[in-house]
Amino acid sequence: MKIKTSSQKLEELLTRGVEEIINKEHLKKRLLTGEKLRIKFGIDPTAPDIHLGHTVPLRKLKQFQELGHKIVLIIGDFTAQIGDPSGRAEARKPLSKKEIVNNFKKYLFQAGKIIDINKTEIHYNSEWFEKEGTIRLLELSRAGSIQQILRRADFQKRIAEGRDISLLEILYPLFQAYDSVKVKSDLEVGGTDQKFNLLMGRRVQRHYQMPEQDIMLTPLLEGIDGVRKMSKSYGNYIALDETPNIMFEKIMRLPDNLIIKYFLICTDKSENEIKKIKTGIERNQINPRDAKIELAKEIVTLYHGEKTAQKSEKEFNRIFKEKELPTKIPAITIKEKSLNILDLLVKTKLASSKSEARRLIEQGGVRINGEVQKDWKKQIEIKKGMMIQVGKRKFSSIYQS
RNA sequence: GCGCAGGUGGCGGAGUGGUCAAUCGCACCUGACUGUAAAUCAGGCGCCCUAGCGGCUACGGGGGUUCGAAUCCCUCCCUGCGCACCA
Repeated sequence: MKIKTSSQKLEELLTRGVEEIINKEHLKKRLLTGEKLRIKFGIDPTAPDIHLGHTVPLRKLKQFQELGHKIVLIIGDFTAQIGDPSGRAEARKPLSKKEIVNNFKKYLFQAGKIIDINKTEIHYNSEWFEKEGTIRLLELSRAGSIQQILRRADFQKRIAEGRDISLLEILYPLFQAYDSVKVKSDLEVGGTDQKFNLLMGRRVQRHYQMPEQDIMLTPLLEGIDGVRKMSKSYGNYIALDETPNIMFEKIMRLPDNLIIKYFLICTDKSENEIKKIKTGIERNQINPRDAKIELAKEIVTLYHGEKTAQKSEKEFNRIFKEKELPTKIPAITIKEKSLNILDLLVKTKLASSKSEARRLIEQGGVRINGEVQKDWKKQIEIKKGMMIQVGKRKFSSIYQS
């Protein structure tokens, strides 16, 4: 069956949320021939939690899948034991088979919100690496040269700093690239940080006398700090399995200048509409806050549904605009009839230690039933339904005393 | 194996015998401002209490010197660099 792609759709497919394509003209032609392409995407089995940054290439895959192309997911269980040198982690602990399978389950569950897993081809790369012998390794090693591999920016940096590069790390790009040979990849999708690895796929395919895959690089998404790329280790991420309200709130905390980028690569809003929002903000006709509300609604809708998104919006306005109490407040049971305010804050987990509780009070960050508390020596009578608030977003109520 | 340089708070990075719970920057928290943010400003950022020029725990692990150690000594562990053929 031939796959038809309209020229308009093609254009968006190849530009929106895309940083670079090699070789773009070639890919374009192939897409127009109507062939069903095999599109490779590698997954790191050590990090099963998906955040919005990970959704960028996944969403791209989805678009291809909807057109009828074949997505081939590769779980790099074998290569994970080596550790990708493009990460900052130095050495990685090898994961057990069980951990990898579990991680992958988790991954699929989340990725399933974006792509259709049933239509996806899945491989562990240990499938082939465990079988193939040392001879294969020697043969593969010939596909790359030291110079070629050392050109990598992060290797260059390490050389300049006089730090070690292990032989294993040198081999990593080759191993990873060999997957492209095994699955006969036509196109590989990945973040721009993977450029070198994906290019290596082309080289290794050539080595094995195969047509070279095209590669599509997706942009890296800045996290909620607005500066560094979204990453779990920076703590600036928005996870897919985040509760809708938290997700909404985190999106609202994005710096304004990221609104358009997020619209473009994290939502399905049409490019025309996004353009309108952009000019609206530039001409001060649209309050960035409202644009961001719109953005938050779009994204929350994608992962939690429209109704939930509307609820989250209401909740957000309630807390931050009207400065009212949230509808749902974690309730806790306290046995004591009266407690020192510091103990109360620790018991309700609103402060991690009494010292912290004291500081919060001294700085005017603690309210009980809406009243700012200034005295940290105060004895509080515990009453049912009592509302305790720390800062803008931490609440607790007394369920029973 | 030999030699050298290091291991300090979430991170980066000062401090080389007392006034160090440890300068500073980042991150983070609270308050003000606001349009949710950002920026800016103010404050905070080990724990405990009878709240004080208070106590306790902390500067890779262990031991020691000293009235007193992050700072000196010993030992162990770890990291990086150099040497290990000729120079």
